[in-house]
Amino acid sequence: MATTRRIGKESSKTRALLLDATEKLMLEEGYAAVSSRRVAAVASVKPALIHYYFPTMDDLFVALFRRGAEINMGRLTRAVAAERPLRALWSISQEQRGAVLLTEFTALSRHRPAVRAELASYGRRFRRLQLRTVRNVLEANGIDRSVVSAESVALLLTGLSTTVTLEREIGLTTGHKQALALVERLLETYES
Amino acid sequence: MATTRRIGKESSKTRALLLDATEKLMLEEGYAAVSSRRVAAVASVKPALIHYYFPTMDDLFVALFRRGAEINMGRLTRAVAAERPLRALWSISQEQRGAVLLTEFTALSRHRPAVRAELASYGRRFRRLQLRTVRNVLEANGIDRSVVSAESVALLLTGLSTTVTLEREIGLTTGHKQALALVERLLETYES
DNA sequence: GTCTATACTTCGATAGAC
DNA sequence: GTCTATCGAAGTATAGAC
Repeated sequence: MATTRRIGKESSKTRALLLDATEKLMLEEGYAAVSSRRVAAVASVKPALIHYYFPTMDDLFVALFRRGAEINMGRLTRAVAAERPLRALWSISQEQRGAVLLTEFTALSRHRPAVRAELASYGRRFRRLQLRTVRNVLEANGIDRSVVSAESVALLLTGLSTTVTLEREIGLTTGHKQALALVERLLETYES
Repeated sequence: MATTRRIGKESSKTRALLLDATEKLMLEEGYAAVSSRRVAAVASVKPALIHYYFPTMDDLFVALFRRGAEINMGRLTRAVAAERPLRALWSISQEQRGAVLLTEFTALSRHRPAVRAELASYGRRFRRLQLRTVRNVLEANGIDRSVVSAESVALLLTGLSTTVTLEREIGLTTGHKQALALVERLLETYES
């Protein structure tokens, strides 16, 4: 029989606090700054407590990603149910915070298979929602998919928003104004 | 007077070998796998030698990035001088290896200012070259920049290629075929 | 130019007291 | 649920022999 180590409940308030601390570290210093000791320091608890809630660091990262993914999918689902779904999606994807976190997790996933699996799963869910939204807009405007497919539009939008946010993060903004204006114009035209 | 520690020459064969080892580690396991001990192990030397050539880990990362940036700018410059410049640029930006490395350095740059500076500098140089190339194609086809700006095209292309390569890396390929086909079609039309 | 040896720090993780 | 105490591994970096 395997050793039955105690693990903190998912509903715990402290657990949420530890996830907050981890997120803060990732945002401000990157995933490499996340260690049980540093998370403990930020959350004002002792390092051992991290391992009580998250036996391994993998567990911590996966839990943080899941929490964010659920929150985001919720926001997205509500957003596409509102007035201008595509614009809402675009607006959310423009948020610096989310884009930065996503890059951190992408990099992290390269040496943490558990994270990679979560990332792929979330990616698929997001893409499905995004495709449905784009398709609706194209159909409403009578745009034939042989001219431009919903898939192309979806990937172009995702690509542009991540590129713009990441470049902005390092102080590189050449051409951003023009590209963002283009999307703005298209949104105005096809989803006014 | 500051301590004068010895540093290996830039022309050294061993130095190049250490950079190769570092690159290999970054590609296969991500930047977090890069430590003086692991680089030494991959290169079959002792850890202390890493610090002989690269006093700090920052020096190592910056040197690796610079070497890659120079090689890439050289390739790009030659590419746009050839027959179908835009297609050549697109083809290079599709390379998995380069895209993955670039993401690693982007993530790294979040807690290594020295890397961030290099990244921004390379980004500016790349964008300039890319913009010049796109402008030429648009002009050759008599496309007015008020319809679609070179800046927008450049950012859309960059965004799409990085998104497609990164998603592919985690096994997510929904819509890729369609989006890549679109670019293919446009390239065929405007730069045959 | 490359090594041995070593100092010091930080890491993940566990046992067990409270 | 949170802590103290502690292990062993791995990190960066340096001094100095060869």
